[in-house]
Amino acid sequence: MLPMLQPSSTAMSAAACGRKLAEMGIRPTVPRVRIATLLLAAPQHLSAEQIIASLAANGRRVSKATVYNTLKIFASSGLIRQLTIDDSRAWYDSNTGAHYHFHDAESGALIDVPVPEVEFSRLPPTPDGMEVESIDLVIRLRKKR
Amino acid sequence: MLPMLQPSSTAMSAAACGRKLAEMGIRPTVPRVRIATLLLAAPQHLSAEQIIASLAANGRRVSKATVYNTLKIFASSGLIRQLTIDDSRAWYDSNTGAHYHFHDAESGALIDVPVPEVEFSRLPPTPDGMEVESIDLVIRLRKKR
DNA sequence: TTCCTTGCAAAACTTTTGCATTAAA
DNA sequence: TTTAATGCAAAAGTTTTGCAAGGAA
Repeated sequence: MLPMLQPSSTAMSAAACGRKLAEMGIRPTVPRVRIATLLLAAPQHLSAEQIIASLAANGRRVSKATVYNTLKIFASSGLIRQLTIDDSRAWYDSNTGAHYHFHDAESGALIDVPVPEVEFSRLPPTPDGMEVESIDLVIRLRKKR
Repeated sequence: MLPMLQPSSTAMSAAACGRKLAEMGIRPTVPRVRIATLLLAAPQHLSAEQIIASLAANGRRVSKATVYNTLKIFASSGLIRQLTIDDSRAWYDSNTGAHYHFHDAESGALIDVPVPEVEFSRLPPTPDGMEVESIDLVIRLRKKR
């Protein structure tokens, strides 16, 4: 039996993306597979408009409404993560593993910070009846003067 | 000489707000003093629309354009802080001291976390040529099941 | 067939802007 | 008097929605 080759990073073929969508209970339609294939090609941060433009540029046009709706579906199923970084637009992160972010407002750069590089030695008591869903840490950067 | 009475909390009279604006190099016009007086009445989180509504309800109507423009001026001068909590709208925090936040998306509740309740024992190396401007920490909560 | 999804256009929201008018210094 | 700020309405940018048409099961 031949060994199963694993894709090197998160990159996935369209077929593999389709399978993954099905696994997650999301019907793998053509537009959805296109969007998933683009997003899951690498760990990255993309906005809805970037996705629309990038697909169109590759002759894989998907309507604006479908892109927005699909991103919401993907995010609520956990396939991707929606980030709140600035108030201009939503960003979608294909890296769903726990991690934090550096953000440079001037250039717009958004850089991952791996979990092991941050350590909390103290966190506040969670309010009664609540539990922590996630911890969002954004380290805002500016050019050193 | 009579002792100078300090306001108990952050609460400030309209007159004191006007003086504070002037100190910060912001011309204390009527609309600006109204907005500042509302915001600085207590440490709180308010959206532009809440401010417009609250002022209007008290017979102190200020136009939408002026409220939005004024909030930007206040935030960039450091009188208040603009928060990025969710992608629905901007929140303005009259507490400019360092602190973090709990957020419950379901109820919309936004609760301050004082600095001493969070301790980082490790932070990532700042990228070359950059410096840390601020650290935004949002602990997202949900109802315990 | 039946249900779900797509695409289009229009609507909904938040925020910004142009410009004539008004207020502050 | 001179400059800056206000208010209105319109515009801009992002995201959502209604609905007819198309596709999957």
